[in-house]
Amino acid sequence: MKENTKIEDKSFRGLNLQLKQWGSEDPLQDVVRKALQKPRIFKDRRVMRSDYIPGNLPHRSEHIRRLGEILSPSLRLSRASNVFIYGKTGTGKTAVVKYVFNRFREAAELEGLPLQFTYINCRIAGTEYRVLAELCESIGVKVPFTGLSKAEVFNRFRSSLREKNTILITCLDEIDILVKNYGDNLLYELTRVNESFDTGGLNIVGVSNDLHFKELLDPRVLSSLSEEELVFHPYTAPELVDILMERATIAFYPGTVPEEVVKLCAALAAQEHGDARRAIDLLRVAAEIAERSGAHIVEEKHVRLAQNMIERGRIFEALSTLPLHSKLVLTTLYLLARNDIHNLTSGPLYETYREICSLLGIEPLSDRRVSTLISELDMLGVLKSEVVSLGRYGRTRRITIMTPLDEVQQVIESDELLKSLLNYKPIVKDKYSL
DNA sequence: CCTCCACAGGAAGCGCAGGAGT
DNA sequence: ACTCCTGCGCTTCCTGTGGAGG
Repeated sequence: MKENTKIEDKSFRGLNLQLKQWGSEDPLQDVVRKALQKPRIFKDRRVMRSDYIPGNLPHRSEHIRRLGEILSPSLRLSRASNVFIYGKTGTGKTAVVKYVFNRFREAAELEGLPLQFTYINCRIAGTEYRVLAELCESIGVKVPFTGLSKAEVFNRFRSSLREKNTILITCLDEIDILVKNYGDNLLYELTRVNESFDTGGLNIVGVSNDLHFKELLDPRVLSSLSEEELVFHPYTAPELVDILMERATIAFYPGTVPEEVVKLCAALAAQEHGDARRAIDLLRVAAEIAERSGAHIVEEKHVRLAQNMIERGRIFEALSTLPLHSKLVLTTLYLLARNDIHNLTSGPLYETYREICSLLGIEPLSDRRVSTLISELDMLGVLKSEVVSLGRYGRTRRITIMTPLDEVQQVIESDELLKSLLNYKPIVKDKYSL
């Protein structure tokens, strides 16, 4: 026994033997070798990530200054105005707010001021309750995940804010989503928190992607929430070039990313309403593709590939994370479309959906529920549904799949359960032709 | 002009999960 | 142990409706 292990040990230690053992058939050899190689393009990958906050925000210094001015009374411990910030995605709203918060936080710590800053994304928080819970946690109040009434959480928040006698400056990002789903009650209550305070209190920086969001607000909420307003316009292509250049010089080795590649990324992103995040993603993915293929320089073709990949990746990601029954509806739609059944109305869709469910041994949802799922898929842009009247033949929705079929197929193939449906041919009773 | 189809989509409410307070 | 809370996914019930065909 002992001798045996010794021999094995030896053979493992022997470098030549080991190499022979794996030989050229080692499937990971190439991957390992490449991964161990010094990166030729990326110097600092973090800089190209979406959560990175640069030390310098090109073309936003005016916004930074304005926001700083508006919030500056807080540094003298008097309450600043609430601010409302509008602008489309990727226009630098979040970056500016976080940047200003960071600088103010440093200043407050240095001076020992009772100032606190918190950033809450309402879309990620999801519900009024969780927004409140995060507010509580930001001032060190532990709140259970569920179980308390909203009023109770709110009271805890208010009383401990008073107790601690601090000023809490909070950024509510994507605030429009909260209001669309739950109304403006929470905002109303939050704007009134200060009424019972002598010192300290709550300061709100509301951020919205939706420019028409204001119309949803009660005038009282609107007036106290948007004492000040900031509008972020989309970046132009030259501005995007500056932003990309700034990051590229930190993120990449010199000479690996030519200027025309940066310009291409900027131009492509500028076409889609000047979204800086997309421009940065595009450049990052292009560089990753270039590096993986062993190139020393990022080229235009890498950008084109990256654009394609990002687009496909987004669709795949969106579709493959759908809940089961939404996927079933999508699969139904796919199977019908593949068998040349277009101009589909809800009736036959419900019917085929139920058939598919019984094939898989799944209890189908009610038509009413499926109707809501269809609306959700419509909002996601996966399909288009349009209410039409067919006179004598009733009122229904005409449903068209908008996602390319091969991409839907990929999603179905990647799903263990749905995969088995790919060979199924649905039969639709042609009660009357459309 | 009236009827009536085949649904759309609003409202209400149910059961469950996951918790708090008493 | 019991009551109460909210969010979530869902069903049931219901009212509303544009326009082809009678």
